[in-house]
This record gives sequence, structure tokens and C-alpha cells, in this order.
Amino acid sequence: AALGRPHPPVPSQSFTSLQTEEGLDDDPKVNLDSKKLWTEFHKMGTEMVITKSGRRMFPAFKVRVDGLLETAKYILLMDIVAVDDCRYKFHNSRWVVAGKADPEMPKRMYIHPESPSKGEQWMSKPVAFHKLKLTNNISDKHGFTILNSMHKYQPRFHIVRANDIMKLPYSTFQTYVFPETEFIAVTAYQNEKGKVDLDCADSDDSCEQPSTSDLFYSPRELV
Amino acid sequence: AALGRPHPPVPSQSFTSLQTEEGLDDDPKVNLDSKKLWTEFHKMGTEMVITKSGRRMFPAFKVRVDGLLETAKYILLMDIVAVDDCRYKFHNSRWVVAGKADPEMPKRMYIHPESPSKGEQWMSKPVAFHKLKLTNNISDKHGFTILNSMHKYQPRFHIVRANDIMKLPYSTFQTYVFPETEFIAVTAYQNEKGKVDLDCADSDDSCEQPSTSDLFYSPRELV
DNA sequence: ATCTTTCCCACCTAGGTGTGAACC
DNA sequence: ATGGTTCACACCTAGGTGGGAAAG
Repeated sequence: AALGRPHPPVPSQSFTSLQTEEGLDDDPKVNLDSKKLWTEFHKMGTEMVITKSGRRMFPAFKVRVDGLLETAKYILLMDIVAVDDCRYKFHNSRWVVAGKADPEMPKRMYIHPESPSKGEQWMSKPVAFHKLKLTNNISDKHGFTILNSMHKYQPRFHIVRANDIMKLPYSTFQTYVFPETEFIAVTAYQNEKGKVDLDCADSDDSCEQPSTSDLFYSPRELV
Repeated sequence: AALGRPHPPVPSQSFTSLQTEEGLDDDPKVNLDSKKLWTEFHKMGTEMVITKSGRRMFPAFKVRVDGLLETAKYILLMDIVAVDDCRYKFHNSRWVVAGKADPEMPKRMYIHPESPSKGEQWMSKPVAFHKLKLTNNISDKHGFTILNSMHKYQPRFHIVRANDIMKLPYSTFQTYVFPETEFIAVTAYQNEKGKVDLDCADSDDSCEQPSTSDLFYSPRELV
């Protein structure tokens, strides 16, 4: 997708098996780690902090992979794509649409640093993407993922069967999307502010509110 | 070498070229990093702390490798072997022989965690052995290198051309020894103590001393 | 008494985190 | 004033370090 147009997110989880060129079957299953945590955040609109110097994701994006061929080599990667064409704002304790999206920077494919590795190794332990960093600095030179603040994004996870990173562009990707990992990029957490702004008189939406005990949380308190 | 007998240290640096089975030549050159620091320590008898919980080496053992085949795969490793059959003691600011050595524990080959990698990658940056740890705990379960306190040791560096760690035992090793990295294992630094014990009346050796400015240093102050 | 080891602890470092004040 | 961003900073963690007290 060219600059200025969001990448279309893959709408469903493609848990289909793949007939490979060697004639051997793999049938990857992917499970999101800390699904409960993600779901809890998702209910109230996950916010992901982005900074000039780069910020890791929280919650962490971590998956457990199964169904690979033990001895075949795989490259695992992730990227983060825009969900829609909207800019958002946090108003009266809710995220609401606030106009058209800003142009998107080209998105980097983040290759898991242990790639390529054998299926055996990927399946032996959860696969974490610790080192992926988010930034709002459009001049970033570290290779971090550049996002627009106040825009909505969807992380995606990819499995590629390949021996060599050089062959990546010509390889078949299997893409997995976990809708509960959707988030809005922010430069400072917004949810906390809701504490002092409960007035919903100006809101176009209904004023139905989650219970305060669910609503007001410090981002880390759910852990 | 069986328990109780020290490994014979390789006396010279074998910078010879190797004709490989594929008929391609490599001609590895290995340079010790921080040679000046090692030499400075060596002059006064390098001491390396070993602890129950495991201690990294200081100075760090780091080498620059050149002359490998870019595309061939190599395993890089190091081990630490006993230099002689003696136990040492620190007396009157000097290390002196103090009897016969204790039995040596079998020595672990420490495989550099990035092994196996292509020659290209090994040559692109210094190869450090950060993670190698020394211990005096003969029941160690971490796989650390077990040494005897008050004994003299020689680190060795090895290059093996091999695709697979499984093939290591059957492969040809090229071994490099840097005499200035020899050290005596201690559970607590001894040199500092020299400050208050300059009397050499009891020493069998000549009382010739290095200048005091060279002699009395805190291990880290040379950096 | 001496020598060596063990243990504990304060310190340091590197890196990541939230917060609030300042800025635009 | 508002909304959003930037920045400095205190805090936390994990892990490594030397030194001194105590033990063997």
C-alpha cells in the first residue's frame, strides 16, 4: 500500500494447512499468549504508548506455535497495520472518531531475531517480540515501527517456511490476526484522565458507562 | 585428560591454513581484543575471580577473526585448561608455587551461542565470550567452567568448520592460545593485599619488585 | 595464628517505565 | 482554554561487581 493508504488488515485467522513444494504437510496452530490480559484491555480500548526514542509493546505480543514440521526452517515475523481511515480522540472517557486518518508511513516487517530456525525450536517455547519498538518519529533510523498517534492499529503475525531471509519476498506468508490485540497509538495514556472528566453531556454517543471499577485503571494494574 | 591430570596446553599459536574436504581454502587469523589490558594484567599475574554462583571473566575474552570463508559455516568455542601441576599461593605480593595441584574437574567446551554461523558473520564483528562463567562449585549444574582456586589456567579459542553442532566431536579443531590470557583462579582478589605486606624476607625468590606504581592497583583501575 | 572461602551487601550499570510540568 | 506532544526525571528491575565480616 502506498503512503497515505492504510494496509488492509487480514480479516480472519487463516488456520489452514499448507501443501509445501517438498510435498510435506505442516498445519500451524498459533495461540496468543496472555489472551486474558489482551481481552481485558481490549474491552476498554487498548492504548499503546509510542515515543520518539521507541517504546516496547505492552501487553507484550507473544504467541505459542504448534503444528510446524520439526526439521523444516521457518522465519517468523510481525507487522502492525492501520485498521481504518480514521483519526481518533479520547473524549468523555471514550475513544471516538475525530476525522480522517493522517498518511501512514511505510510499515516495517519485524523479523524475529531467531529467524530462521527449525520448527522444533519455534514450537519448544513461546515466541516473544520483545525487541519490536514503536515510535512516532517519522525520521527514525533504528528501523522501529512508525505509527501515527491517535490512530487505530492491528498487529499481525506471519509464518514463512524458508531457509533464507533473502528469499523472504518470494515466499508464501501465513498470516494470523488476533482481533483482541488491536490498539490505539498514543503518546501519553488517556484512560487515566477519565478520572476527572466524567461529564458526558457533550458526547454524541449514549452515556452508558462501564462500571467505574473496570474503567479506571492504571495500565499496569491489570497484570 | 582424565580427572586428576591437567590438560596439556597448546604451546604455540597455530596460524596455519587448512585444506578442507570441499577443496576450498580458509586461512584464519585471530587477534585478541584488548591485548594491552591483558598484557598489563599479565605482567603482575592476572587473577580471575571464581564464585559459587558463577563469575564472568575480567578482562573479557574477545577476539577478532579474519580469513574465514564468507559462506562456510563455523562453530567457535573456547575452553580453559590447567597450565601446570602446581598449586599457587600469594606471598609477599607475588604468586609462588605452593605444592602439587588438586585434581581437575572435566572441562566444558563453551560453544559460542551464535554457533553455527557463516564466516561472513563471525568476521563482521568482534566475537565475545560474555556468557562463559567461572565457578569453584564442583556440583555446578549450570554448565559453568569449574576451576580450582589458586591454580593457573590458560584460556583457549577454537575454530571448527562445521554446519552442525552434532558433528563437533568428529571435526578438526583449529586452536589458538594467547599466552597473555593466562591467569590464576582466586575466590577473592589477592593483589590488593600486597599494599600492607611488602616484606620479602621469607621469599625464596629474589626480592626484585616491580615499581610500586605498577604493582598496586585495584583490578578495575587499569581500564 | 594464618590463609582461603563463603556470604552478604551496597553499589553500579543498562534499559525500560510512568508521571507531571512545560511546550505548542 | 484545549488537546496533544515532548522532555526530564524518579523509579524499578535484572544482573554483575568489589569489599568486608565471618566462617572454616
